[in-house]
Amino acid sequence: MTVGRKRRFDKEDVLRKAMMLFWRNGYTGTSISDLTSAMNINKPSLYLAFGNKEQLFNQAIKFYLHEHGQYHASHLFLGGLTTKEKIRNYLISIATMVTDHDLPKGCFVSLTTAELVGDYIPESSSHLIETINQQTKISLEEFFKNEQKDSLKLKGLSPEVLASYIITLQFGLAIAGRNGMALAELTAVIEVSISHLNLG
Amino acid sequence: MTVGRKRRFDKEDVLRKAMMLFWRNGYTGTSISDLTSAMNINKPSLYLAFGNKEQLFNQAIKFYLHEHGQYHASHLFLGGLTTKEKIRNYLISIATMVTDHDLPKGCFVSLTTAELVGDYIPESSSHLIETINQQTKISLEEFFKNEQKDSLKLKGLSPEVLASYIITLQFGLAIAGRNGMALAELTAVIEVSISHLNLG
DNA sequence: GATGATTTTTAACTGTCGGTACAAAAATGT
DNA sequence: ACATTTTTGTACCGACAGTTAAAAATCATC
Repeated sequence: MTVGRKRRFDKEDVLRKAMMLFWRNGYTGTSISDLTSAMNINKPSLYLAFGNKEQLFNQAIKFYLHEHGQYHASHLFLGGLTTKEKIRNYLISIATMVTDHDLPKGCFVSLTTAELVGDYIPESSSHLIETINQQTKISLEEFFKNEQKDSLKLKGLSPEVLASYIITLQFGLAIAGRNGMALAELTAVIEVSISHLNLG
Repeated sequence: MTVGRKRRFDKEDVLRKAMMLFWRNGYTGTSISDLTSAMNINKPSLYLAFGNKEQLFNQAIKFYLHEHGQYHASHLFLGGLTTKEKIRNYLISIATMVTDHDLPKGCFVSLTTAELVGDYIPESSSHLIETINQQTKISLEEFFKNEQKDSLKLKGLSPEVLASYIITLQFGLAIAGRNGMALAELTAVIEVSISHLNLG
């Protein structure tokens, strides 16, 4: 066993609260005091457990990724569905999240992408976000490559462009959700967006 | 004429510089000191000329609107073009702006929309942005209503949903531009997005 | 050239920012 | 019981946030 006094808070628990706050208010919009009072710990505990604001932010993003982010992609790899159905499920999954009343509105990664280029986002966080967005695009490209192999019905549209299209839609859904667009409206939008992915 | 000492800076000039900074770094990401040094004026001059940070921000948004924002809509009202061509020109116009190397990346209104809901954006600014987004949607709705009257080719897709679709795309283009997507890529995305607006 | 209106400058104010020093408290190993 | 290790609470640091008071500077007008 490790020696020394024991931490009296659950690390994952307070990290989730930090994620919620960053998600809601962004990097600069969230202060250390905001964080410590939401996490219900003192500053030295925060710094000891998570390093500093920059590192805590990065950990919050990673935590978001496998608690809310990566899940959506699973809809792309369920068998027995058409390409259109898979993409629909993928986008609906995202639209459902960005309008969830129990979560900050929007998609954390997309919102942080909107903060990019600005002068105040730490280098490491910028890099992390860019890597995530790149990875998402690569996954979508792979998806469309496989689908084309199977159905041969999307010719004329390259996997690269289709991937860019879907990721642009994702970004749009995130901001639309933040702007208060309802799930029903987003669902209708998704239906329009994928109607030309018809196989026939 | 007005009596008293004359202002030794051009109000529109320094407002443009303030707009650029807010555009690049957002509301919380921009400090009064950042502003005064970019505008090359002292703080009391700023407060005398523009009120306070909140009011300066609102004026920057309005300035953006008629210097970079409202222009795009003109593409919707040029005669002699198909619905698809008009929408293409509209979206290309936006994509060109959000990738312009001489401007902060992204669309100022969309980026501020991403900041909404957070706790730090002033009430008046939130209200202003929401009004702008509503107005954009209404304009698009009107556009599609007119187009349907003319061509009767978009039935099955209501003007409301089409408007939501286009504005979602706008948001997406803004964030994609901020993420560094090149104009050529965005152009290809636009082509995919509007391919089902075919009149045939 | 004095008067009054307006802007500029300098300097300060209060509050909060991200981050830390230090010692008391609580756990372990010997 | 005692030394060691780790976490906790308090109190503080210098820097900067947004905003303003006071006085000097500049203008049109009497």
